[in-house]
Amino acid sequence: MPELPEVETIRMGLKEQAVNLKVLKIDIYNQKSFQGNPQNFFNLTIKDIFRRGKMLGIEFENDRVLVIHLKMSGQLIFVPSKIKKNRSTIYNLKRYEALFHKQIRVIITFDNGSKLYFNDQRKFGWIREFPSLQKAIDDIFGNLGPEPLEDNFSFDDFRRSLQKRGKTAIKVALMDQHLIVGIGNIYSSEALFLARINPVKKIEQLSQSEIKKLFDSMRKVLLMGIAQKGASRSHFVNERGEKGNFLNVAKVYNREGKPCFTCGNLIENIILNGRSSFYCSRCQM
DNA sequence: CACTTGACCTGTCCGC
DNA sequence: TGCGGACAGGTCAAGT
Repeated sequence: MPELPEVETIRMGLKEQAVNLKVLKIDIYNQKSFQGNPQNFFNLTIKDIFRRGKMLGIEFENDRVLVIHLKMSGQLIFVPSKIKKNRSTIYNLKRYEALFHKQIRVIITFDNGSKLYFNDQRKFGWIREFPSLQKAIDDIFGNLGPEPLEDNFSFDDFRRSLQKRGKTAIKVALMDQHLIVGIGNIYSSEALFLARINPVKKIEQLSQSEIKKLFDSMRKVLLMGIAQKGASRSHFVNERGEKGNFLNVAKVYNREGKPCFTCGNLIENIILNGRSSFYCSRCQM
């Protein structure tokens, strides 16, 4: 499911609720979903929740780390020990477990009775243990591109990143996590629409001003995604089980055959790198 | 080097 | 109602 805005939405919500909780046990219902030794986390307290690209990290007091990748259908749902009744929140644990039992892969139970559920219909996602943050950086974070929303990420960084791949279609490059992290199929389409750039255009064909426009558009749609609490096409929910609203404001994604909001032309869908790519052929040249 | 395809999985939706 | 195929916020590896 999730791209940067979805993972960031979960990170913020989880950070509020899970920091300082102590692990009582970790139950694993699908072996491939948890890579590591669950015993190693007994009695450890959560120190921080962080994000790197589309991955989420849980940092414990002894510096041990759990890294989580939700891939296409992963969900992380936090159910507090004492739950206020709220229509949009999952408040009945038994009902919740009955409803989602087929998709629950891992449950982390904390010593105050609250639980963190890792659900994953397609089983592509994973939770992986690292003895330290440094080890996670060495093994999986190190060869990722820069964070597009960091203050120190400049237009020059962006331009240099892209120019390594002149022959590549811009949409494919935007989604390449080695060049820049966090952008997937939804936000790449939206950023290119805002920048009025055709998704198949090669990087070497882009003008300086187009790259600048794309730099701004990319950050704008990611921030919009966070403001809308993510995009929920099918699976995405935040840590409280609530859907995001980004697709209500999306301009092209999943709008094939519908009129472009700018020019009225019908939105088209082409397959690029095996992925649906939505765009307006009149606005995006 | 750049692009395509298949693999990993389960579930839903649509047309016949 | 059933059956088959297409498709789904991601990423790898292998083949062309």
